[in-house]
Amino acid sequence: MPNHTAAVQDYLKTMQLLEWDRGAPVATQELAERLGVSPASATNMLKRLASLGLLDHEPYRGATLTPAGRKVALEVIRHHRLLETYLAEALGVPWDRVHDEAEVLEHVLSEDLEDRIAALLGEPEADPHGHPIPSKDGRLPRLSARRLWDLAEGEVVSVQRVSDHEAAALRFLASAGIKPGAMVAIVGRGPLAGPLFVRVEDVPDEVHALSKDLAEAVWVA
Amino acid sequence: MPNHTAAVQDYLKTMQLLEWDRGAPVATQELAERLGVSPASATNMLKRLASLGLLDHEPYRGATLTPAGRKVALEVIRHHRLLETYLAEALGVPWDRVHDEAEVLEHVLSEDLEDRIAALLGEPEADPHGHPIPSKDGRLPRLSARRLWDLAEGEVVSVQRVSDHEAAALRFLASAGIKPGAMVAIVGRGPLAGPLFVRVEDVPDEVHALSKDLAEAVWVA
DNA sequence: GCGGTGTTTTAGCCTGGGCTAAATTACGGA
DNA sequence: TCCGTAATTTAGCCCAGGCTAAAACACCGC
Repeated sequence: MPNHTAAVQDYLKTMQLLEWDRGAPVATQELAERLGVSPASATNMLKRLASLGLLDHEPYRGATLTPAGRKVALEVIRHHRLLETYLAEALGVPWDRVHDEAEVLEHVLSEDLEDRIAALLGEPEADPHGHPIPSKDGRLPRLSARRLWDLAEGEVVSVQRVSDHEAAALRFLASAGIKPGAMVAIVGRGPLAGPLFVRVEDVPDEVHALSKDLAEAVWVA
Repeated sequence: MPNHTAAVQDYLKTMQLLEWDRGAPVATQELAERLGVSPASATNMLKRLASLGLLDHEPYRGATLTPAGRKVALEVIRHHRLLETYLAEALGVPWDRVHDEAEVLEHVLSEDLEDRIAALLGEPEADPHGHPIPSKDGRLPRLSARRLWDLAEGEVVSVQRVSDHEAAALRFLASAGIKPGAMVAIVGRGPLAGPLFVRVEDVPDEVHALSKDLAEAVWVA
């Protein structure tokens, strides 16, 4: 049952992340894009994973994780987020670099090391970007469903989490003080997909303009 | 130049270890055995590595690392031994298990993490089994060439290092107190390949009988 | 110098996981 | 209802790295 290759783990993990933010079923192209792989390769793997009972693949209409597949995905995500937290806390790896390191380590972390790391960190419930860490039995806290981008002018909210697969974006957000726990106020927005203007409470004299991409990568409570 | 696969790294690392304790050139079979791979597979890989300039392969007579190959091998060995040390010190992983964990982590340790770990440990010169850790520029301390097995009755020596790829052996040695730094006296030996009888200084009232295999896995200064 | 034995290499095959190019299907608009 | 476009799948290919069975070689003893 275990013993999945790194590629299999990556596909399942990405399936779960996409189901969370685009909803199921997941389109082949979306998946391929996220994984940096051609759509044909993704189809190929989807067929393999379906035949292993890890997901259901309705040809031409997308795929959905089965409970077995979701279990594997959550284990990988747990590894990833524990590692991010550990690297930041224990080794001082900066915010914008923990993701890439964790990306490779997640596939080789043994059960024993996982437990040691989790214990050492005090069984943390969120990684440095605010993403919840699944528990060993695969449960995880309810997530807020609002993006910073979707707020109206005048709202004041607390940052819950920020997307982590764009190091450059993370660096900018960090420099602006936009990180989990920070309070942010919407002070205005440009036309259509124009920038969103926000003020961070700790630095009240600066206003930051966020592109749509950036404002969609920040989730609030 | 970098970007070698895990398999390539394993072959080069094993080549270096064999050159150290059997001498060069390394026989195909020896290599295959250590890697748990068929001799045909080893030949195959030797040809690839030779064509990459990482080793010289004299068909039917064995292989020898080139400077380029040795460089890679030493980097992998540095990763391995740093990781063993880190796992033992920072995460409390027991002596007999650090090797297997390091075996997979060594291939995915980034330069940045390597540096952080080394700094955190104070640039250690030996891993928990007493094996020297190559420096970043690939130099490493002179090794003693005497095995416990080769000593005469009556000699008293200090343990320098113990071989680490047999968890069961490590557990026994640990329980007997035979670890780097310990002083050991040879109190007698059985006939031929019969057992070697030793006393550990810290525990003067116990005499341990070591098989040839075991006594060859312990190196002394 | 001639075999026999054990080691090494060759030949041919397999799996995982990529790729491109071509065929297929879904679906929105006229 | 039909058609064009975009998404998806199929077909066929490649590379890394394993394997087994068969051939080639080295070397030792006679």
